[in-house]
Amino acid sequence: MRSNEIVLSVRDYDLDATLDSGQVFRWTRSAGGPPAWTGIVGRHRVRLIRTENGIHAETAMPVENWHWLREFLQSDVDLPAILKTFPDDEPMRKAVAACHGLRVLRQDPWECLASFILSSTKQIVQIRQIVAQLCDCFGEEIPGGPGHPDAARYVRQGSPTSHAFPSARRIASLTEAQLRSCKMGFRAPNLLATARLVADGKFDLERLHHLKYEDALRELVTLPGVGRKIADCVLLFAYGFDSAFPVDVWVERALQQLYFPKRRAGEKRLKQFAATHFGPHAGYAQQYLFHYMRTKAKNNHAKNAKVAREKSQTL
DNA sequence: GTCCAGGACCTAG
DNA sequence: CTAGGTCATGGA
Repeated sequence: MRSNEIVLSVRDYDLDATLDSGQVFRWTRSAGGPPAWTGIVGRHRVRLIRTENGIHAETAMPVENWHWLREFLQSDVDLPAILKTFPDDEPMRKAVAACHGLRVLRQDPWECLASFILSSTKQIVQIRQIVAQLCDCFGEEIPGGPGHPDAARYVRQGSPTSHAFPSARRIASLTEAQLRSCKMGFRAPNLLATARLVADGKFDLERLHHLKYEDALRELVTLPGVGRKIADCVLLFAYGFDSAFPVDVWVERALQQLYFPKRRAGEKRLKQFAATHFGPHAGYAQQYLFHYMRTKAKNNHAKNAKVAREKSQTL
């Protein structure tokens, strides 16, 4: 039965934490009104609202089968069972307590790969800007976007974009200058070269689904602009390899401060620790550490700003 | 103006 | 194996 809305029953699911934890870069929270998230999954434009017993989803165009959304949100995953596999230590307890309901999504491999090629040494806000420009300039218009009769409510909600993520074939057809116009800088040649390999069939993203983690990793890092960290992000966020443990500057800081507070642990030591300490769902643990560190830093900034304001008031 | 950002890659020690 | 420079761009 075709419908343009559905309620997915879920527990322990924090949409805010999940959609704003640096896994995905195209989701926006509506300003004012009930907290709603608008984004694009494949060629579906969808609005999500957390309700008491689940997630209410609404699309502009009627949908026959909602599997794509369950898959993306991983709404059938038993989160408590995963949390039980985390090491029972102080840092993980704090991270879990601070990020209740944080999930790991399951993204389209190409969109995830391309997005993270664009992510290197960029703040998340900037990654969002680059990806938005890339999609608005070169992505296909999605039915139900602004311009479509049913889209009025989405436009009113301030949804930002109406384009699908551009395919590898589309990006492969562009010039480096066109890509650089999206402000991606030195990442442009990497994205272009990788897009060409994928578009030409010289690199098969689908095949990775059938490989073991180590083999899929070895394949991914052969792509230009893809090193260990970005490969692990793609393996975790798009292929569901829960043992992938991406180490960026935030996670490295987390490991350093939380687990080796005394003396600086060598990079080799940290890698060894990360690979063995966090269990079969290490990728989830990593995402909790990452979001925990980021929200803690954000809170500190806000607190410091407040203290500064009060001080300047009293003087 | 300075520092830094979900790095990759190349070179030298 | 580790350290350092380079790449582009803009937020804080």
